[in-house]
Amino acid sequence: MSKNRVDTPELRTSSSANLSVVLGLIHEYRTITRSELCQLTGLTRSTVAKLVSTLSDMGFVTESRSGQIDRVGRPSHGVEAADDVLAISVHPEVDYLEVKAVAFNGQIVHSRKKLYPQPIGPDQAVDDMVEAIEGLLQDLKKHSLKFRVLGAGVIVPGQTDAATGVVRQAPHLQWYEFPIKQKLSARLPMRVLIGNDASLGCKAEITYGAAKGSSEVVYLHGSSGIGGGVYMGGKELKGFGGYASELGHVRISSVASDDYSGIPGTLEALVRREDLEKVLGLSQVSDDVLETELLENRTSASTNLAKKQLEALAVAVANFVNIFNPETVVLAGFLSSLYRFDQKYFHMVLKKHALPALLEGLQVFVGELGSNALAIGASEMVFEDLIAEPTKYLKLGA
Amino acid sequence: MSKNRVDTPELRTSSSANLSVVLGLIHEYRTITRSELCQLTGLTRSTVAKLVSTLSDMGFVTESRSGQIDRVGRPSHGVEAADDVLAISVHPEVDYLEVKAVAFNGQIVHSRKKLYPQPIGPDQAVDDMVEAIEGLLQDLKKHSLKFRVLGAGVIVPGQTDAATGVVRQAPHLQWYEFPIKQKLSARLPMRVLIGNDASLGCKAEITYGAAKGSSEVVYLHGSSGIGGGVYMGGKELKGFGGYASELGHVRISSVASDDYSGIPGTLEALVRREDLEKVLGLSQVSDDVLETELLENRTSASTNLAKKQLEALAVAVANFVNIFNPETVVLAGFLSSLYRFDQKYFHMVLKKHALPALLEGLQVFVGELGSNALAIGASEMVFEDLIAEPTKYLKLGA
DNA sequence: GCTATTTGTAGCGCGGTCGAACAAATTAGG
DNA sequence: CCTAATTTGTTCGACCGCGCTACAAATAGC
Repeated sequence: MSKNRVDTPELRTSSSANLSVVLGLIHEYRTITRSELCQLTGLTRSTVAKLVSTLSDMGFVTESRSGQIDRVGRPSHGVEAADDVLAISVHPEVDYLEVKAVAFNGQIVHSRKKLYPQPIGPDQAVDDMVEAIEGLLQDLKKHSLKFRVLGAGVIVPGQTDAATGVVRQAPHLQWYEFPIKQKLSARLPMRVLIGNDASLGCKAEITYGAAKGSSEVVYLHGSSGIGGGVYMGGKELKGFGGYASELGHVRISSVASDDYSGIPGTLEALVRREDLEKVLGLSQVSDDVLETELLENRTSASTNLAKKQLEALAVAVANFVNIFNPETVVLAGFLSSLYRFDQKYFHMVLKKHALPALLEGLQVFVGELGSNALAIGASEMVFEDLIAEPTKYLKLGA
Repeated sequence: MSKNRVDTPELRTSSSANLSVVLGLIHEYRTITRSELCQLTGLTRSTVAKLVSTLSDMGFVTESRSGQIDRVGRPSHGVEAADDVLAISVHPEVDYLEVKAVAFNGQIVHSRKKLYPQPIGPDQAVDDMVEAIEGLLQDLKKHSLKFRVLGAGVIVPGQTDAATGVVRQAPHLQWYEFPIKQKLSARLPMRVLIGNDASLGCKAEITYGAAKGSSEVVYLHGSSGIGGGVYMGGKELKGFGGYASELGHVRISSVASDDYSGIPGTLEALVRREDLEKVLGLSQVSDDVLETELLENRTSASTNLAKKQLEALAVAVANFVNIFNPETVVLAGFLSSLYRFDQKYFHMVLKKHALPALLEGLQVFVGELGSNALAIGASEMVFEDLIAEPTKYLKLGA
């Protein structure tokens, strides 16, 4: 306890914080010139040159001789995020397991999917994850010349403790108190990080999607339940234990119907995908089919239900506006279909329940990233770790 | 636009971030030894010595020869936050204006209060503020030898845009779109900052009160309305326009009664101080009187109402728990009386509506700081600015 | 008084960044 | 096609915050 490092204050002594800033910008822009880096960071040309060459030596970025050549003057060198530095996204769901390899430049390189006729337990899921990732890497070795895997990001549809890597509860998977990070990292030659699915979806929409560049974002994803993700000041809202942003379980009504956690009158209890399916005469259909049916086969019964759900959604969003004053609200999953059903009505209800000053500048979007959103979010989790401490990942290769 | 500084990335080139860290710790602990600073920051003795002497030269801290002397070894020098570096808190309310001088070590040095028989407009309020502050400084000059005033923090009971310094709307004061920062700083030889009353109360409780040291805090203050403040990750939740944490306007019920902003079923519409006063046969009494009457003269009518309000409060808090996963919830103003009325019932309802994982480690407190809370919060606003950039305040004196 | 312990102090070195001077690569214009 | 203007890359020297080491100083325990 004598040589312990500080944790309370923000900063200590910087071993080049600017290296992280530059790496982060290169990752964000995917390709950028050195002079643009100078403008964005305020650093001098000499400093940027040194930092970029350091990152290039580390293998995280590549330099090309020509950037854009439309201006007078010597053209600036282009800098690109490496395409052979990979993160693996791991997505266990009720009826499948999907792993994807995502490059540092945002490209999805390769993927594998295994279908499950029936749900499986967490321990067997870990077996399958290891097998799938090893298979994925085998495939890559056949095709690609060289690559490095930095880590794996596991997408958990439930409450996760990211710090310890424990899945607290994932009701749909029927997993409870499962130390997945520990189990996985013991069997894989890479770092393992875990995150909540909605939070990762939010992260992805901020990085490459509908909320790109926004730093105050509320994200709602509807599938079997309703998950939420919040970013404030550019940072994820984590809370004390790391379980924050359970936006589906916010009570907005005094009606009696419960959500799957037994709480009455919540968003999740009032806005239910299966109720929509039922009124449309559907069962277990994809989001696309649901949206088409909802928008094109409007019956009085379906319209009634959709409007009722839309109103509840708008009231909930109004609450989040009053609470967070976000710049961007992103509706994903079947919530985007609901929103498309009657945007005007949504905004009317929203306007009625939110304070005027907090509605200023608010933008409501539907999720842009489809099936790749979660994979990008999961890879982002790994890459953010890389960006924060590039030196930590020096010795990793494959 | 060529020599513009960066604003998007977090850091650029540090002009001693550690100076801020050390100054912040000295302010937080009020008195601390150099060796403790070493342990807390991880910096070496030589570095701490240099930083402290820099701060001492600046006049923000003073060094004493003896710290604690209970251990073996050479005693470490004590470092204290200066008692002659001041911030002025300015608190305009419906029926009074109060200004207080708060020292960098947290002590309230002096105060002045002016009563208003009837509400006044913002322009006349500015006149009174200038007069009151000048009078306050005159008083101080008579008594004290020497002091420096860094800035004034204005406590606004309404929506504020801290960045531009505009009061967007303060319904109780009947002020709307008033650029108070601009008007005040034109007439005062000091920086002027403004903030929302509930957010400042929250800040104060974190600095010296019930939520001391906690970095995930939800604060609710009940007076005529219900205001909220949120700190996450040790930082204030600001939102896009700076209007976040309007927690009183969160809808939790589908009943029809409106709050003062015309939104039905909100916390503020359901938990009303004046309803409590009415059922107790009181009118315009102080918080203390209200609490005494509420707790000691329990009738069936008052119990019914209090329980109804308590339930609404608990549901709202449960929502905030699900949203924020806070470590600490602080109830202030008449909400603390309501909480004391039946804590068990509150926690029962809370438990029913919040997710189990998010309740782990949660602490619910009543506000500790009485009338000085807001003044401390306002001064803290100024001192945080000082701590972030100590060099900015070098040339200021009085 | 002597020792062990802890802290203050002074000097040196390292690393990250800036700044200035010069070279290089492009566009614009004749 | 050649020149001027412009913008960037490159190199080198300097500064500064910070760590490290050695030594002095101040305490408790014996």
